[in-house]
Amino acid sequence: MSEIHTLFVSPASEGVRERKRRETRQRIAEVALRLFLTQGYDGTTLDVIAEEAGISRRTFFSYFKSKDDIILFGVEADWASMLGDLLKTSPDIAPINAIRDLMVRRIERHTTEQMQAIDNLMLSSESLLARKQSLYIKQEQLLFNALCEVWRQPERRPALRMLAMMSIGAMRIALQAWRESSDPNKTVSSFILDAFNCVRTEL
Amino acid sequence: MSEIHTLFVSPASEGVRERKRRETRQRIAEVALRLFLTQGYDGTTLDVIAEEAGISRRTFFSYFKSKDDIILFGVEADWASMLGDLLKTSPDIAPINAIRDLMVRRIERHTTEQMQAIDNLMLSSESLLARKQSLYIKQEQLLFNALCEVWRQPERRPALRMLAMMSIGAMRIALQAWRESSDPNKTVSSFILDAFNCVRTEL
DNA sequence: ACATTAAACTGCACTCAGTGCAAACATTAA
DNA sequence: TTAATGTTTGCACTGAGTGCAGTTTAATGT
Repeated sequence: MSEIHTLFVSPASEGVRERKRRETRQRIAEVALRLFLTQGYDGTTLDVIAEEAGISRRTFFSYFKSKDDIILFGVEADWASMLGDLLKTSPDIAPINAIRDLMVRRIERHTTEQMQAIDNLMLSSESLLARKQSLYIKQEQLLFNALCEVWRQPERRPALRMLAMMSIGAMRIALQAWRESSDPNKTVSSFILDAFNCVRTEL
Repeated sequence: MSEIHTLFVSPASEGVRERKRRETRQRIAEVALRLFLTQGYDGTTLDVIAEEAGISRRTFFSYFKSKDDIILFGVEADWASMLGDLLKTSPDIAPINAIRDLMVRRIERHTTEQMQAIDNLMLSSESLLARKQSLYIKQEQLLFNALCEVWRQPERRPALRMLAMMSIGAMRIALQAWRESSDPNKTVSSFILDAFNCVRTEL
């Protein structure tokens, strides 16, 4: 369930301060996600989250800078780990294929129930949806930076910029197509492959 | 200045009710934009906007459903008019070229001062930025629908879906490149053409 | 073991966006 | 003029987010 949110790995050695902080953060995220899924996003107030997590409402804001952040933080960390993998890629591979394969592998790390739950959550609130889409732009920028690290020729930069945009877009479209698909046997991965194939078709 | 916001055209015949409503809406938009540009977006409260527009704070919400909406409404209407032009396009033209040319023409209808002012405004507030990026997704969807109206073969739909995404993305990247460009002689249009050319390069 | 320092937690009072409701008001059509 | 309908308003409320000042708690030096 909250595998995607289990991102607060403990370093080799840490003091009580660090440990407590990490634990509290984790607890807030878990509690909040549970409440969001049962009571809905807008139906869950920060007061309740704070209470359930055993902290004061004011303290919440020293862990997350806003309510949206509770959810976005997890997605962001997950994305960062994918970019870490990208940096290990050989520059001999065509960048579009490298990204496509990484995305498929990333998607397959999560169960569909997880993804649908988070996805429905995003759809349930206007402001959360807006933030999520704002995050796409941020991911696109980070992806572009990572691409430039691997394929370093300056003359490729404009193409890499567009590639970053198309990759995020393809992922977005694939997820949407999968969500709206009536066929439960089709995997998310297959939708991603379809989307990437479209890039090469005649426009 | 507010050319982009002058979207409340009066129909041939209208009663007092319609006219007043249109005028009030227009007045709110003008007043708000002026205040945003001088005091900043976050620095302008709805109380002040309402006061300056000569209405009560409560009434504001019967004209715009949120503070963001004041700005987004104008952009949305502008986009809708571009889609209207797209529907008149011949299906013999390659869709990617049709969109590219329409976008260039659309951009050239606005002065760069206008665009930069609105752009900076968007950048100045977190939530406004998020909504703007949310709007991109909406525009993409509307563009896709319009494309399907013109190029009706069902087998082209997946490609058109990707094309809609790439077009909005190209526009976004072009505007960003232009904003960050040090060369004041380069036009927005030239950045758009560059972006569209990248679609055909080897990825 | 004790005192010092710095980080983290808390309550309180505040601002601002946004909503529901019911009363007052204006426009339209009969 | 009257009845129906649409618009404006004030009021009281919720909920997110912030600034501040005081307290608690962990880390560090002696």
